Amino acid sequence: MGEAMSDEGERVNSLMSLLKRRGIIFPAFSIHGGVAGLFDYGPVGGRLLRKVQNQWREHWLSKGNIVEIDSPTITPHSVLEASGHVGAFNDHASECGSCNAIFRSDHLVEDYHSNPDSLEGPELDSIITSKEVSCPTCSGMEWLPSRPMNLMFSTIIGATGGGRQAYMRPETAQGMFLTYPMIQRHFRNRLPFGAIQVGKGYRNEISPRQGMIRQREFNMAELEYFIDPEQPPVHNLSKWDDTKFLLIPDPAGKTSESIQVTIADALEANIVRHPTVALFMAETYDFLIGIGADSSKIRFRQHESDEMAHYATDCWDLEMLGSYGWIECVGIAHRGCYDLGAHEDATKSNELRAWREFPEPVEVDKMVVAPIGSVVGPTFREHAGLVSDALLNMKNLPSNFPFELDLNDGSNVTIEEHMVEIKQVQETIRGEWFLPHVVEPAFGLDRIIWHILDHGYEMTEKQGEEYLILHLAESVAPYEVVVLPLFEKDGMNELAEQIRSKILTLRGINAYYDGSKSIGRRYARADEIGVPWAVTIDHTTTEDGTVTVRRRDDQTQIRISQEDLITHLNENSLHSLF
RNA sequence: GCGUUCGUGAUGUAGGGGUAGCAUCAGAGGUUUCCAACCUCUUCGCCCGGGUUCAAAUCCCGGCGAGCGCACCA
Repeated sequence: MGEAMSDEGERVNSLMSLLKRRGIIFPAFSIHGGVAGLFDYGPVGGRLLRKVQNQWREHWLSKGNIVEIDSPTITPHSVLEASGHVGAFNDHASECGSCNAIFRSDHLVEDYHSNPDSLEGPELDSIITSKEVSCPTCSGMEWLPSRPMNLMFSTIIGATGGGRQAYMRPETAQGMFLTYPMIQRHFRNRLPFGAIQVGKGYRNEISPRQGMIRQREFNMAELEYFIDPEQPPVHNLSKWDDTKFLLIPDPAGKTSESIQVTIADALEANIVRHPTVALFMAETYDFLIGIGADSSKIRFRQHESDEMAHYATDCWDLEMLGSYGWIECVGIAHRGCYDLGAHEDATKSNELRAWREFPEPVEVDKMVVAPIGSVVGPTFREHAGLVSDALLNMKNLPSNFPFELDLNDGSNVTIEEHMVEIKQVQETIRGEWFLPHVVEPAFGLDRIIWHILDHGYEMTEKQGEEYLILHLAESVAPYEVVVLPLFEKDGMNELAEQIRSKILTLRGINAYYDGSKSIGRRYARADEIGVPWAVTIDHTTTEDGTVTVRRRDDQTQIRISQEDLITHLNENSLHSLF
């Protein structure tokens, strides 16, 4: 047997067994032996996930210039090649034949090649052999041939063979980039705007660990917010003037200690380098507090320069503290124009740009060398088009005739005076096309859910017995209320059923009835799955219609009329009565 | 992927070649005037596959899964 388990380890075990026992979250496919890294949300957890997703949606949609889309999870090879995922997720691994340690092959050869990431397996192997790279662990040189480790789930589109290579998406973001033309049209071309997507992402992890922290299929929620880089949005951050955020700035920068600052000050000091990144950090914080995260267990860590993805110019992880330590739960990245540019390059599409109107149209008078079609055409025949283009693009007017003109295809022709007309044209340039920049907050919802469960999990005692309470925020609690007859007799059970039915007609309110066993046990069952309110029907209810309302977090009770109960439940204002 | 410890009802555990036991939970009934009370009854289990054996939950091998360490985690 191992040594005594740490407190955190026991806490994880205890919480996990509660989650399993009460149908919140549990390993998937367990009667078939289970699959590592895949989880079910059960009858209670399903609504928890849905409420977190909906809170997230509402949080961003309420900004007014953000829309929701939904894209396929099956994604063709070319999309992920353009986005850089095929390269990034196709690393090779080399195993040491004597000690079995595994390393990324490109890391082993990085001293011998300028761009090892681009190499194929055989090239990597030949460098490892010829340069006599030794194993960092045991110094041996008995390398097994490198193997590709593709972290994307591979699939084929089409059932009959010869289909198209595809992958399960490793992130939802590509959906927003690829539908950018429709999103832009929807917003009638006016930046800034954003699009969100909530859905599954997939990563074929080598070795999933730490429960739900590293899964193979996981719930993501991402926002892509498109902005004009030359007109950086100005955001009002005063809403957070009283909130100090815990930041750990890039150690390569000026400050490397963790600091407590307001978001406005962090932006002012250029610790956070972009106003929209700053805004989204604060908005993300608000979202997490709104679903019940503990504010003292949230911090932001800036990526070090060499850790930052190659396209990002500023990147912050939001980390949450739980039984596994500080875990990255949200990434907020300024991605520049990398993604739209990458798809533009790959497809030659011209639809991924935005139009920037100049404040004043620019009037340009210029002299041009205009080809005379009736001469140029017959003279140059199939080359006439190239000749015309080259003439119109001449930077300087010809000083004399005839002259040699270089064409785009590398050849050149002789232009004589009678072929062209030199004239003045007036051009009005009203604006220009550009690639919008993107700021992306990307949320790992399962990790966030794990942490709000962890933050809300209280192991306490009642009369010497272990007592478990899940302090879930009302905004995410799977059941908002439970209705309990004190006893299932004297009409109390019928009354309780009636009240429950009435509550169920309220929009967004979920209630269940529980009449079995003692009242204390039923409160305990409700506390375990985080039901914030318990309504109890007793003998007084049968006389005057009032009910008692019990608050989970401190187990205090008040007595109110059924009408007040319905009103306050509907307005989410039961708190105000305590 | 390597090493290691382990896998017994829904949960937590005991046992260890021949009827698998306990506690909690859950269901039914009774009792009970607000915080896991009590009584009666009930459901549910040795991860999967192969081997050894008269007999395997137990021993052996393999798989799957979990924890820990190493590695991996753009």
